[in-house]
Amino acid sequence: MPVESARARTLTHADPAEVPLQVALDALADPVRRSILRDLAVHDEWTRACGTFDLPVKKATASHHFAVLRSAGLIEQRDEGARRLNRLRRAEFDSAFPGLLAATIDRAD
Amino acid sequence: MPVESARARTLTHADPAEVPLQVALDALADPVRRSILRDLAVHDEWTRACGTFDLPVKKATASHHFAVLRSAGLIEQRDEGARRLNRLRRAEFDSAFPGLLAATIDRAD
DNA sequence: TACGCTGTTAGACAGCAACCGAACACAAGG
DNA sequence: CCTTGTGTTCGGTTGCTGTCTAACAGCGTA
Repeated sequence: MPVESARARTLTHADPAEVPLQVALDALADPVRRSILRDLAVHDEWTRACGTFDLPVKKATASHHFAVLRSAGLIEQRDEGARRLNRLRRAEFDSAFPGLLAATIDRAD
Repeated sequence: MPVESARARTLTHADPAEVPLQVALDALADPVRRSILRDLAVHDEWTRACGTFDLPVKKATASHHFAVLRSAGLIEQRDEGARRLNRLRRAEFDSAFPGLLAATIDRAD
């Protein structure tokens, strides 16, 4: 059976259906986070590791943003070796907040 | 011709089409402001003065929130005597940010 | 075991936005 | 003119969040 790595064990994901609207909006109201989401939206799932995003902040700050997106139910993360791959939870999030994601990222800032 | 009152002359409205997404999201990300918008959404236009909203903040703060909504292109205001009446700019805002308003206020927090 | 790479955590700091009381501005009506 | 009602502006406080550096933790590999 697949053995869960030590890092993966501390990775907690929020269920989009349980996320308060306030949390979702706060997550979407930051330009760096929207940039991450747009990036994920145009690439295949599980192809982008955290470090591969071109962001205007240091990696500690980026790590913080990924954590916010995770606890808002917007992304899912999975470890592959030392890298942490990302996936946009489009269907799940859409089902909890119909139209919100599209209205937010299908558009320039 | 209709003479504009002294107060009305200082009332500036933002064109929703010119509003940056960041400004729109910041405006929608506050619970007090969403409460105002939901209230406007279920009442006839120009029927609600600022003071008629049941808000958990003092009037100075409420005044601030109305100003934010105005500069985000979400509401229009018009003076009627000493009172300032409000209208939700649903069509204009929807045209600039399709689906965003509905996704935000057609739902409990 | 040692190294390099990726990402997280801890601690500190700065800026901003929500909030309030007080003072002010304007309108309506006695 | 004075009073009352409505809303705005000003100054100040406070709490939160985005940011950074530094240190740390896992993972893969030589």
